Amino acid sequence: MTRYNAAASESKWQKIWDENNVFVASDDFSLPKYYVLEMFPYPSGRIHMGHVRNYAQGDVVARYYKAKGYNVLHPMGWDAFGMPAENAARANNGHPEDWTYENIDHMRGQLKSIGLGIDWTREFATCDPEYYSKEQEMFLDFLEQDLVYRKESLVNWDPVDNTVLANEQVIDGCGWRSGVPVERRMLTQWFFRITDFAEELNSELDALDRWPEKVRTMQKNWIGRSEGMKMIFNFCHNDEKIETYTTRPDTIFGMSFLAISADHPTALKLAQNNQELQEFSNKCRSLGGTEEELEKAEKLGFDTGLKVAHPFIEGLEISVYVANFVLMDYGAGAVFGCPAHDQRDLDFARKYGLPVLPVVIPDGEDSACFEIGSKAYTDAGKIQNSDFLNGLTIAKAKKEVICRMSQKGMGEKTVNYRLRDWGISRQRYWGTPIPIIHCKSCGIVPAAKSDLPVELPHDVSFEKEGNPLDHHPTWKHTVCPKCAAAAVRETDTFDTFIDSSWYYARFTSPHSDLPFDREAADYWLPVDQYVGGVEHAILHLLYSRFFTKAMKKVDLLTVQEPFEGLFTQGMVCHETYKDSLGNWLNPDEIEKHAAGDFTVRATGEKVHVGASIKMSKSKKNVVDPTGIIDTYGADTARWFMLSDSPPERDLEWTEEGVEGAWRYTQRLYRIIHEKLEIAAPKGVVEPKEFSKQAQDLRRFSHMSIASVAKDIEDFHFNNSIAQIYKFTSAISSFKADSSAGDAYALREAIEVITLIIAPMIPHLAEEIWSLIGGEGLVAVAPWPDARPELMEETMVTVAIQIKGKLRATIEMEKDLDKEEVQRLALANEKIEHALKGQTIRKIIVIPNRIVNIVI
RNA sequence: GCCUCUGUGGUGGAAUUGGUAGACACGCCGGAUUCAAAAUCCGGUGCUUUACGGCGUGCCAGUUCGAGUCUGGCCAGAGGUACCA
Repeated sequence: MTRYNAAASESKWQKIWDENNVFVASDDFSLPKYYVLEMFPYPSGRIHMGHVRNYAQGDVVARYYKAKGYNVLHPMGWDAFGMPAENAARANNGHPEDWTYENIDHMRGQLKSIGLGIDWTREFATCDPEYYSKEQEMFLDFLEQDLVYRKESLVNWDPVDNTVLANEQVIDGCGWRSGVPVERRMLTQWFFRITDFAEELNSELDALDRWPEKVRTMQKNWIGRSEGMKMIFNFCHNDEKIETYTTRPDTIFGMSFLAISADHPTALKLAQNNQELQEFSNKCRSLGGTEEELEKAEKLGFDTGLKVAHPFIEGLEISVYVANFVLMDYGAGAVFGCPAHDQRDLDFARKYGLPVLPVVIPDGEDSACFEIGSKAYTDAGKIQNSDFLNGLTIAKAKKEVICRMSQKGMGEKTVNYRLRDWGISRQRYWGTPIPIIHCKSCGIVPAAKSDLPVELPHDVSFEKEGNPLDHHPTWKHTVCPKCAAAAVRETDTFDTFIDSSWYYARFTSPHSDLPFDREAADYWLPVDQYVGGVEHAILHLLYSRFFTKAMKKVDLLTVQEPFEGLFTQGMVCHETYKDSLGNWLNPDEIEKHAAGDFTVRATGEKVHVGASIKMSKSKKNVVDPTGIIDTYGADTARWFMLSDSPPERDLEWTEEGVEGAWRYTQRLYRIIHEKLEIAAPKGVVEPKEFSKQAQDLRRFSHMSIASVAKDIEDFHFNNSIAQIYKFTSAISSFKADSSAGDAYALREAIEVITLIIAPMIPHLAEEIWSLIGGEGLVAVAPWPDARPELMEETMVTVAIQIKGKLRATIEMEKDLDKEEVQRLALANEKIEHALKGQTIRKIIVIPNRIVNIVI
């Protein structure tokens, strides 16, 4: 029996693709282009199934568009800076650089064994000085354009990783890597002015219609745009004023207090000679950030004794509190409290016995009886108890208040964002050094571009706690570029998210002396299809969008957005296993029995089978891609990953599924061998006559071309594969007679199936292609044309319903007129029987589909 | 709490966007082949009923000749987010 030897075949074709530079993108910028990119990997040491799935999906797209005639860019690189390298160095007494490059070498080999159509000539790692020097250059450009600044601020300090984290990198009050609660510390840090682009980052999301809705929503929420007004109040007993921010100026007549943050200048000033307030403020600060008990945290306030005047009610004085729920770094750090229509304000007012006056009444409610209990009313309604606002809608009342306050010079309409600037300083070694010099006389001095790269020193020690750059005996000592006096380098390095914020642009011209060639970037960008995990929905994707806008501002490129199309793939999951002691077991250690029970291979002990969850080392439910590729081949792994589960959903890895995929590759190979004997030889002229079955097979071929193409374009690889299975069965069961038409149709089907499986299982496709005498390589062969005239059906199956219930189906010619269809339906034996003695009230005929008889 | 998504056989999932629910695959059952097994091939497989039939897309209503698909309400699960005024 013919058997397909995947191992031999796969390495053979990988070598041939390589030698022929099949996947090297062309620099001819007049060609139509398609840029496919998967999120590049962190070189942790070994690839995992999640990588295989991610890259297999991208590869289908890349190979498909190449077949469709596009100049395809499908590159690969390494997100190579970061803490695991430092931790490994510490643990093994090695060096992060060695560890990283060794991992890259190993993982490159693993990726190549998957048979990805990648342009390896463009490979780079972000820890190459070649790469990060360009990053330093851009930092200096950004600095010049005022997109970077330094300030002392309260930052998130990760006590395990010993570094600062950006707001986005704190999840549930814990570090995104370490998972431990972060602390608040005052530090001087570098920041990118991402908030300068808040408006664009927000509004342009609407145009990204090839992004998942979910990701766009998450970014919108993160950016948190709100429209409101700046409202100024006068203190009663001096000339000073205080600014607040509100989105509900319409509720001004319901105001019963004014609350400021513990860090508000007014609060700080008062606290200087008020011990009690000082203590209260400290309590507020300690609450912030770390504990998730914020949820239950009681609303606490401290009456400052100060009063402000109500802007519209003559003589009304309102107390000013320091409150623990007001944040200094949002809006003005001060708010007016309207308890009836804001839950926090209500909780606060109830605690301190402040008045609660409803000023918005729901339609249909009587304002005399409408009362607020323990829940604030935040929905629509009409304004009441509000003097000149009475009877207005919320929207109109807002306008009116903004207008009156503006006239008085006491406020204006403003827009606020939740988004904060991006803190980028990290107190780590294995990252890009920040190209800045601190000079005693000149202050902060940017490194000269001619001195770039500011390279990391290789001889560092990880024995001491803290940042090795800071401990290094000589590295930080330099001279000031301005005055040539002795000076010290900045020892912080960039947040590694910067490295991944522009790598997609570097791929367009990875050997350029500039960050990238403008012409190349303008040609290739934006990325047409980006593929990666949804866990980057905010961090990486928002930073990259910012970077593109910043790079545009410093005139490095022209595009607005980095990623035109985004696809977020699901995770790879596996069942979990535990022994009787509760220890996790690897799938390798398990034996599966026919009866459906599981035992430990070594001991015969019974195994407890748990839920299928994301593959992770800690749960030991991982399957190593290398083992799978060695046993079954890369095509089998790819085919399994692409079939069944929709790409955006989680995939459950099962042994049965892999074996099913392997059986298919063998079966296809066997069928082709078998059918090739009776198929026409290659290059035969299309005959004039075709039998009915030959026409059917040809219809199948051409419909498959069209539907597989559409499903690939729509990211429905599972549906492509279902169609290919059907097509395979049709070929397999085709019994050709000796006619030229049958032989031709069979030849055509064999060629078509080879071409349309190629994006998914490229090695087997090449093997079959060479077997059937195909020209050149499948990898460079054009996608076949689907001929519409061959796809047309002549017969259709029409469903006959009585009162919406299916009673019969009838085969009939396509496109018969309605009367004829109706006649056929009524003449049907089953229908006649079912209608006996009934009066027909109405007949609905939908051509080529359905007849519904209403009785 | 709020926002988003998901809910279809034993399992993964299809369903031309309102028109034959369960394509395709896994699993299972039966048969062929084999000394036997593996592999392969053929057939069956939503539930229920002896049958005609009845019931079926998380639950309850509604719109419609016709609803997995649309509307309203509810339930469950997943993800995001959290004092943002």
